[in-house]
Amino acid sequence: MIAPQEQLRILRRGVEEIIPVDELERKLERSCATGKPLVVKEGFDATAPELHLGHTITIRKLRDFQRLGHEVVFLIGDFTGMIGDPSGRSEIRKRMSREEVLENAETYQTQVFKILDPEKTRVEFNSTWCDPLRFAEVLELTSHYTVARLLERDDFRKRYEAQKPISLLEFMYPLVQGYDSVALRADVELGGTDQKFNLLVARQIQREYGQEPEVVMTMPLLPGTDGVEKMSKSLGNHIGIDEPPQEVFGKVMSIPDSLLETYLLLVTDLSEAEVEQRVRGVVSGAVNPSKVKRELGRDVVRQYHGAAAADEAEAAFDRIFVERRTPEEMPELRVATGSERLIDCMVRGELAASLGEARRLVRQGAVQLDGERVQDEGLLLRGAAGESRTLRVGKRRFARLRFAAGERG
RNA sequence: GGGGAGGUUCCCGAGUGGUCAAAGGGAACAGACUGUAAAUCUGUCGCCGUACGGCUUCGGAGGUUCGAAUCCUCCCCUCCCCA
Repeated sequence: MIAPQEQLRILRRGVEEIIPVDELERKLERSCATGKPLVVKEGFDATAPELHLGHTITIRKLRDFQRLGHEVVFLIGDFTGMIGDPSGRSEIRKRMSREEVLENAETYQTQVFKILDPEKTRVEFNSTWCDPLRFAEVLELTSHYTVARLLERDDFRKRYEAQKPISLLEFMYPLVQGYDSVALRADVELGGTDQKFNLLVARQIQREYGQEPEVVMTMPLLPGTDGVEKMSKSLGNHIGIDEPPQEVFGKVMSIPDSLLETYLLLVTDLSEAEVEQRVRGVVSGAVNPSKVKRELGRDVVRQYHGAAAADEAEAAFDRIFVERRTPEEMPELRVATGSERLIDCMVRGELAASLGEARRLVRQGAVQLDGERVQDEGLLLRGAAGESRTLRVGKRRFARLRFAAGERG
């Protein structure tokens, strides 16, 4: 096993906070001495089965632990998912059936195992120990924490002050999470900085149950493609690791230049020195930011889709955005040889959400047919059977129109 | 149990009888520019219609009115204060 100090050096990279560091050191030393790996846990909601780059940050850190020989527990919060959470007006956490939860868990794992080693990962479901709890035991759990302390949590406090609803169930979440740590006898728990409070509750709960508290490690939140909000699917600023390579590459290219350093540090394996070197190049003006961003894009695609896909994605990007040519592959849309309005066709091919939008796009000069800008909103498409034309809407949407006798769709 | 505030278009948030499809911001989309789907600037941003226009929308259901997001009734939901 690697020396504790060396382990610590690796584990610190990209981490926001380790609470407390000296406890982690002690745990690492003990683990080295006894040969007993640390139990490192992170919990995941079984609700959103699509993993994005934001999720990968902590998972990558789990992988670091795993590579150092520690025991990683990938905990799926199926229990909480099955209860659901009616709070707020959003229905983000809707009640899920056992089947849905299991299905989500399955999708989760295939994605997670692109980062973690499936052989070495222990997958757990918190329903295993939450289901059998008796009401008296639940009440006992609640007796170990106070409302005032729960209200200290930033997000609870803000909502409370803004007179927004907080359900009791939500109040219970930190306790359940803490109980998970008790059940697993966790040594370390990972989470985003937004989880800090919950993680600290877990320490308290473990103490109450007579266990040594876990060490809390928080990772920075990854800003989404908008550069402002944290990455999340519901905000639509996410980069999913299962998205098509070209999409991933393009989305990476669309992050603000100012985010380069954060991304390099959090989603690639470059050493801190290598990251710094690139950032210095950009800041001094010696290196074009787009060059570094390309490198980042390729790196990300390679991690989840392989090197070949990365090359292809970059080539496709150049073709469309730099050379402004059409992609090699595009969806085909059949058009009747008689005549069909272009705007109808755009809606049918999902290149525009409504006829109104299609019109608008034409008016804005966003629509091209075979490279020629379309001026006429009411344009009728005509062509002989077998003929095809290239339709471009905006920079990114393409379709090949193929004329077919008496057919459409 | 009593008193008060509130639920608005994807999000935040203005709007208290017609000039409201509804201010402003964000997101999104488009155009210009560019080194990128960065930044910046400009424009668009309910649905249908080439257009005059029509239709649907402001928690839900009814009602008043020539006319309601705005007034009334009931209901659902949230928050605050008091008990």
